[in-house]
Amino acid sequence: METPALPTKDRLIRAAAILFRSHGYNGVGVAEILTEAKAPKGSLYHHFPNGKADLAVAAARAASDEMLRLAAASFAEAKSFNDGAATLCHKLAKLFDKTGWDTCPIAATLLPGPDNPDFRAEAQHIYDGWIGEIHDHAARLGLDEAQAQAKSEALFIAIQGAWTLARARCDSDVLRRVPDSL
Amino acid sequence: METPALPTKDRLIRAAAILFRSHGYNGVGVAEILTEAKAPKGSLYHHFPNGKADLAVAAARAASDEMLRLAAASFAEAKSFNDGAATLCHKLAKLFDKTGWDTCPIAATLLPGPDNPDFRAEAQHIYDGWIGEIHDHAARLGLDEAQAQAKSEALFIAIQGAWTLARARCDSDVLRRVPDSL
DNA sequence: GGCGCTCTGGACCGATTGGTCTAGAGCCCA
DNA sequence: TGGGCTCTAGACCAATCGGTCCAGAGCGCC
Repeated sequence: METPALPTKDRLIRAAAILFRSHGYNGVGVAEILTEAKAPKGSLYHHFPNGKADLAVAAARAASDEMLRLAAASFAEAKSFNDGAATLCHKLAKLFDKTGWDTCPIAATLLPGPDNPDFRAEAQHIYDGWIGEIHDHAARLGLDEAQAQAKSEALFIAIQGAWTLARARCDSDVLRRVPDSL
Repeated sequence: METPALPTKDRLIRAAAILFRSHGYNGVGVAEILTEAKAPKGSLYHHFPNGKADLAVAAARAASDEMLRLAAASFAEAKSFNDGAATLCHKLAKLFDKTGWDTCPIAATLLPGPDNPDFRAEAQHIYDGWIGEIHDHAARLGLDEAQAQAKSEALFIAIQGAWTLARARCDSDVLRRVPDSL
């Protein structure tokens, strides 16, 4: 049913991203990923010599790209920062409902993983990329530098926190209400 | 070195709470917990018939109690809601630095675990307990009902989100700056 | 045709997983 | 002293873990 024509490497990344997002890095076995991606073990270790760890980083990057696209789309036609932020929160809430109440893909994939410092560095880099993206939109929409920095970080934090609470509650309402608290 | 006189059951809960908090439910094996707690397997399954899952719930509850005490202590002498919130954030930042940059113990212990609905329900119950605790302080400090509800949830969300970002950055600064964004 | 390459398929590995089971240590109370 | 508890101790289990390895399928190119 799923992506029959996608190349093996992409199928692996996609399957890994979905599974890691909902069960966490340690909650998913390579066998499960291979079954979902309909790929044999040899392919995994051909495309990702370091195995599961490499795959997790690739999956996190793919998830990050998707998130950046979502943010860009939300702010593209926004008249103000708050306007863009509201759109982003609603898009996220929809995604949250559709995917079955998963957590932030980065937090699930990279932070509970091995104490590998590369994982933490990658997670930090991705998060700062998100904040940077929002920051640029804020600046473009008229906020001064200090405001843009504070608002972009605050928005990220609110989304991240609301995501966790929404997951525990299995309810995206809290995500939708994020814009209200500015 | 660690808690030589504590009863076995408490040693197990304490060890589990620490390990789950930093590596997540799936990132810790029962063997590791037993080593840390200096207890044999028989004791674990005597005190917690359902094994790892029971232990995780107990560890999460213990962590929650500690958090509630922290919140109570922060708001006890507070002159205003914002005053209490600031104290709480600083206490959390200190704890965060001391424990080696772990995540929210509940999120780490219960949310990435098995799809067990009990886990989610327990996590939701604990989170709502935290928000309720903060809400009561807010009401006591003069906020009207709507304000108390909005502020307590917003504070929880900000702390939760900042916690995640702080972990990725290995830096508690963002946690300390939470009160600034009200 | 035949070489050389990328990629697939899966058997196989030792280590570790969570969990079961039983023997008995230690203690309380009659 | 001895029966009856609670709790400890760890051997043992099947299942699964992440990872290695190699045979060969398939294809492009000379």
